[in-house]
Amino acid sequence: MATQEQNTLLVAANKLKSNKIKNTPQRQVILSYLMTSHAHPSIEMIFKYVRKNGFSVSLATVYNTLQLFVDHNLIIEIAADSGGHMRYDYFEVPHYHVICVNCNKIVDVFDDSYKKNEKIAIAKTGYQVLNSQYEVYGVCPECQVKLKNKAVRI
Amino acid sequence: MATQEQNTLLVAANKLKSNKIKNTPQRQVILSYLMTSHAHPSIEMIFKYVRKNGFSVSLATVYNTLQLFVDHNLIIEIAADSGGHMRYDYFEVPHYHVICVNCNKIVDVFDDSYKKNEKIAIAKTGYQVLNSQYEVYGVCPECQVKLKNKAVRI
DNA sequence: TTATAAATGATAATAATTCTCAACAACAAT
DNA sequence: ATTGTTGTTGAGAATTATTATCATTTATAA
Ligand SMILES: [Mn+2]
Ligand SMILES: [Mn+2]
Ligand SMILES: [Zn+2]
Ligand SMILES: [Zn+2]
Repeated sequence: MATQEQNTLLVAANKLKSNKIKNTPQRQVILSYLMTSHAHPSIEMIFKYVRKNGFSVSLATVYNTLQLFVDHNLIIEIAADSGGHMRYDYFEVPHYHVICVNCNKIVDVFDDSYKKNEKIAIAKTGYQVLNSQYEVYGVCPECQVKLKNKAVRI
Repeated sequence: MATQEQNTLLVAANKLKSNKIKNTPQRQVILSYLMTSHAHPSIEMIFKYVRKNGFSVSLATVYNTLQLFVDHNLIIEIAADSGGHMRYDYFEVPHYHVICVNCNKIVDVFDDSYKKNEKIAIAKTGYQVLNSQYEVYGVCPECQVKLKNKAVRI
């Protein structure tokens, strides 16, 4: 419904303001999409989403906006192995990603215990740590079935 | 010295054989480079290394070979954020990477405790897990000094 | 309001990656 | 060792992804 959409745009606008990022329609809608979607969308998906929702946008603006959000640590880039496309994800609550190497589906796991390794990294390297990411690669339950049912070579 | 180089090539050749990968000069030298280097090299670095060492090679072969090794879980791809280039690393002994967002230096941390999260991922998602990677982003000690000594805006 | 600095977007330019296919090489079977 | 089969290599073309350009528009603060 329309009020719901208005509300997510408002939430995004406030998030922009609190990060001292100039508010534009394109940034609002891209951020609200990333905040509410579970799709971990690619550049192309984001571009299409924005236009589908009645906003004007160019690919250049999508690239610029996502880089801006990454620089502000609002979102993360995920290298989803095969296909080679980057995927994007709002990253307020720490979590990690389980990625199907067959269909590229990305599933969230909300367990921040992997973050403990940051402390070890600091102790061992002297780096000033900004953030960290954990990715697990495997085969999703659906693809396990699909692959099992494939005929084998005789 | 020459015998040492011969030896690493031999080790690589045996690794290819045990993975049922057809042995070619290009594959041998690329794998031996990844096995011995700590540079986490990019495609371009690998391409130059192979030619510098007297082997003929094309970029297409470097791309093909690295993809083959990734598919066999011999090496991993690391998305080194800025610059956008993929980096490659022999991955027999589990470890993770601490990456400087300023100079792109990649440091190994040989601590496999991050691997424990694979079990949680399996339990929560039902994925059949093949491998996992952990990356920490931050500023290396050298860049911390460089950035501190920069004049600030008044 | 108005001024100013910044953002947008159409398009061009560049860079990265994949494709094509003829020549070549590995290796298993004889 | 020779041969045949199958898979690999590589030059260059084609494609795709990403960044740069810059005139126009817009957000925000004074
Ligand atoms: Mn996520
Ligand atoms: Mn490494
Ligand atoms: Zn799948
Ligand atoms: Zn550094």
